[in-house]
Amino acid sequence: MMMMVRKSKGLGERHQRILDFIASYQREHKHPPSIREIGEHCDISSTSVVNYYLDQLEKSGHIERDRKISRGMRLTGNTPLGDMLRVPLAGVIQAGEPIPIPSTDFNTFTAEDSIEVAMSLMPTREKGKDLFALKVQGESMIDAMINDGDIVILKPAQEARNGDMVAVWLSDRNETTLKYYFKEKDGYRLQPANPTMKPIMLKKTEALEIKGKVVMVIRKVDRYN
Amino acid sequence: MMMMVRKSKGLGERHQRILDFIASYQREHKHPPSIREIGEHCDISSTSVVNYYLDQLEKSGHIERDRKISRGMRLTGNTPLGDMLRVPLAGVIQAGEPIPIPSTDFNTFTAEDSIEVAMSLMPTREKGKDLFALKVQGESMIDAMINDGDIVILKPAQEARNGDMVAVWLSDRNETTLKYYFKEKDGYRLQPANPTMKPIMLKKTEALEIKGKVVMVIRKVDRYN
DNA sequence: ATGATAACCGAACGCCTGTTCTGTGTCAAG
DNA sequence: CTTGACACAGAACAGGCGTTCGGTTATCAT
Repeated sequence: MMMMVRKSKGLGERHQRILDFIASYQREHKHPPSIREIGEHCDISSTSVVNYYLDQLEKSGHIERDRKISRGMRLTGNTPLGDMLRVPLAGVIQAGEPIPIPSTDFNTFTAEDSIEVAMSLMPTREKGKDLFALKVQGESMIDAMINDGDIVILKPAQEARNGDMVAVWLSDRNETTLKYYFKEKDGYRLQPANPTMKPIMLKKTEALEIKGKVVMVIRKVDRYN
Repeated sequence: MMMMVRKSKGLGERHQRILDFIASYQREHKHPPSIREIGEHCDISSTSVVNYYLDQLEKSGHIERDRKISRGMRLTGNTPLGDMLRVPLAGVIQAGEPIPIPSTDFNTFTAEDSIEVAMSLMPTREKGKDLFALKVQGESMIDAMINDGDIVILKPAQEARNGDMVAVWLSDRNETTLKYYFKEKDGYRLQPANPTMKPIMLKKTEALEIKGKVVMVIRKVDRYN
């Protein structure tokens, strides 16, 4: 029998061990452990002692318990981490090529073909569906302050509102570009994100294909090579 | 009694209803429902019918079941979502001000003072600890292709290796800048991420305070205003 | 119409599971 | 030393829970 431990206050070693086990078990099984499982893994031979510790952990706010039901417990965090979204990575976006838009039944969600994004980073409007990501290839999107290797997350769209940042294909110019869109009297103004650069002015007769709205840009900074 | 449904193949309406209920319940309680709870909510009066459906959902790959244990089931996705990290948002970074570095016991993890990032977006080296985020203020970091409002995630550092992107405070110039760092024969070269812009060359005698390494940049694209 | 099969039912059962209770051991304070 | 509080144990129990079985009902193909 383990020597009894006396702690005046706070989280003891055994409390922490139990929390760690619950977290680990939950991650693996997607459901909580039973009290007997906790006991077995934390060297506690009696279910009433496990219960005793769980009561304390509940009181201190580390867990919540649904009483009298099997496995009725969950970890709390100071703030619970929110949801995450998997966004399909549909290809590359580069200046001189049309924008690859995934078909509506595009459904590749393997780890290599998608990226994970915290839902909390998304603008409120765009929490939902249909988002896709493109990897920037080339250094020709400097006007958008977007660099080679950046990931651009887009929402498919054929229309935009003034002030939306859009991904457009200008077939007359054989150019893909990412700019803020404004409809004007005689045509369209595409405003770069880079404030030192000039907008593109298009007449109404010029081809302009909006392919999507830009929702987010992510840059993983790697070592310069 | 509900009319019996005969479907030759695939997911039926009741299958979908059960999946939806499991997902919803799991989100709320952080543990799966029991078979009786599924029955109650999906208008199935017999536990054996719930079991029958769960068997089918398991066979089709939508759920996994741990047999003979209470609430032993979990939804599968094509790929399970990974872990998320909460990074404290320690203030703003702007060109003419020193870089605010959080103290080592900086521990503010409320939702307003932190951002959530998918672990899978992190470079392998930086999975761990000590990361902090700063919000860019001002339009003076164009050479880094970083815009007003962007979030920069940094790892505290006083030294860097060649090719690291660093956040430095140049006290002689009263300037904060983000650039690739290279140690050279007579001093240091700070190379902008923007390839069209020229590096800063510093002599060894000039003040250069490395405050952190840049790990990631996130831009939430909002409407132009 | 008939037979095969899938969908659905309830009852029963055994095991899993949480809870309660009583007791012992340890520690700290008076 | 006594006392009260805390930590720990095991037994017992009731109820939660999954599984099995035998049966009925509805659908579908021939």
